[in-house]
Amino acid sequence: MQNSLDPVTRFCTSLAPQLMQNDVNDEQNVRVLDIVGSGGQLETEDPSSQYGEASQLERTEQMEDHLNNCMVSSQSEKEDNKVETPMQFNCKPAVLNLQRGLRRRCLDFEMAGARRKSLDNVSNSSSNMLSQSDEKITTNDKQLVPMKPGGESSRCILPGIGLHLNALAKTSKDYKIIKCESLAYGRQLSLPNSTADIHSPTGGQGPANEEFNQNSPKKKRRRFEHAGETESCKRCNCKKSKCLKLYCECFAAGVYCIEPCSCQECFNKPIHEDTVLATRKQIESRNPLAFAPKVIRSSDSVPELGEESSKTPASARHKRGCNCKKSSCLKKYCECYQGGVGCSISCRCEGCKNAYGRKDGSFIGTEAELDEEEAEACEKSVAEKHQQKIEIQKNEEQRLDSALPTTPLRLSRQMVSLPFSSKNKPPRSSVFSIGGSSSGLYTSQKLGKPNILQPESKFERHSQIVPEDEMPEILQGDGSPSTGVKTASPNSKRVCPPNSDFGPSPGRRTGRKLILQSIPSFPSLTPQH
DNA sequence: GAGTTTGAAACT
DNA sequence: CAGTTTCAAACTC
Repeated sequence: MQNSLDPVTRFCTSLAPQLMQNDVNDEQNVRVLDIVGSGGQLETEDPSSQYGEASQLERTEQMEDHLNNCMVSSQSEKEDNKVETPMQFNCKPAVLNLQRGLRRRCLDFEMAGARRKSLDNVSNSSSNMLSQSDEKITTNDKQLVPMKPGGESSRCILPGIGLHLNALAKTSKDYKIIKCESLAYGRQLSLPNSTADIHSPTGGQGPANEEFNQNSPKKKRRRFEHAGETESCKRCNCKKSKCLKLYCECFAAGVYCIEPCSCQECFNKPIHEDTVLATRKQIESRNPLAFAPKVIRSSDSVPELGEESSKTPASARHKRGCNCKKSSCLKKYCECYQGGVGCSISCRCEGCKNAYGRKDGSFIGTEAELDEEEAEACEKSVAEKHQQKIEIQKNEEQRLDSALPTTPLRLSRQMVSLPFSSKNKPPRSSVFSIGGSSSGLYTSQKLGKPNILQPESKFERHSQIVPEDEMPEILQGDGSPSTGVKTASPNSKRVCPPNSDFGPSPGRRTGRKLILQSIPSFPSLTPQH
């Protein structure tokens, strides 16, 4: 695997510096913006990043310059759209699917939200600048490669409730990373995981363009699917929702629809930012967690935090639980199954045979019992199927873990542990402040100015400083320990869901720690004063 | 590729 | 809050 990625990595590493050094041409500026705006992360496939911290700082400054230049000179949103390269579209990041959703979301919505906030809050001068750049970024964002959660459709987990990820973006590294992801796109693993997918905004084609440009939505869609050899490239195919409802995978994932989408009358585009934001808000007002990843990892690890955390088993679960009646939770109709997690007590499914973990964790005199053998067989086949994926992902994760020390995204992922079930509505205040939604962005922006370049140690430090008790209630533990442990339940033959990227381990404690850590990861590009 | 099934989301 | 409708993905043929 790694070998196959090497070329990509090489390309990325060689390209990033170039782009950063050439600001002269608009197109390049745009590119840089795109990348930056895409919520790029600090993570790199190659842990031994190309630049030292010092050089990173320099580069970051350069990036900021780029942003400033763009704000002043780049006016062509339309052109921006054209910037996208085939590579960007066709390639899927082999590795970072999980985080893409977050990234995009931050850029598209959170940033936008931030911008708004800043507008509202005129008093904050620094925010103004940010807002401007944000806007640009948002616009450019559309060009990013569309990525779908690998998992979901193979979605890979999307961990986070879209928080602050935006903050990460503006570093040279980001650029590199994004590029890498794009290149690797096709390799994306199809892991059932997160919901948040990662799609990247499309280039700014207006809805009209989108429809007309696509020779055949279906064809296009298939093409992308094929490209990834998985469903990872899949995009939405909405016809009536205008991509402004949660029916739309893109919208639900917090990303704009992009060219590969086969949607009709799509409003989920940067050009309709206001509409999107308004709709989003409305939906969030109804359900604060609407845009939170559906699959939540109750425990994850942040590599940098400690070894133990990295060994944590990934116990994930669906935030709200499924309600399957006929699929026995053995098909992708089941969100739990689709997300690669076992069903939990919060599920209301009937005849659960979820291969990742059954609702009751054991066959207790229910239909399941009768079909035990059948279920077993199913599990076996399913498990085998996923086993490969899991292994692949594991490898990837391991690689990342070592390579990517705490990336904000990763951190944010950890935050995903949402404790409450759908029936128990989380305190809104908590939810909003924490993340998950566009509002999260505001928060992050405000918090922010954490410097992305800050050494990991800083994150650690910060996390340590924050007492667990301060953690918002909703984030504290998963409210239901049982659910959190669910995947590890006696019956669940698979203790580690496919998504679990980290080894087995007791999770609760680590999960909480992770959450704390994520707080610091809202670094923003704004200069610290 | 068209049609069916399924369950989440939205609506009443 | 329960029941119904709408919707788009997943699935089947």
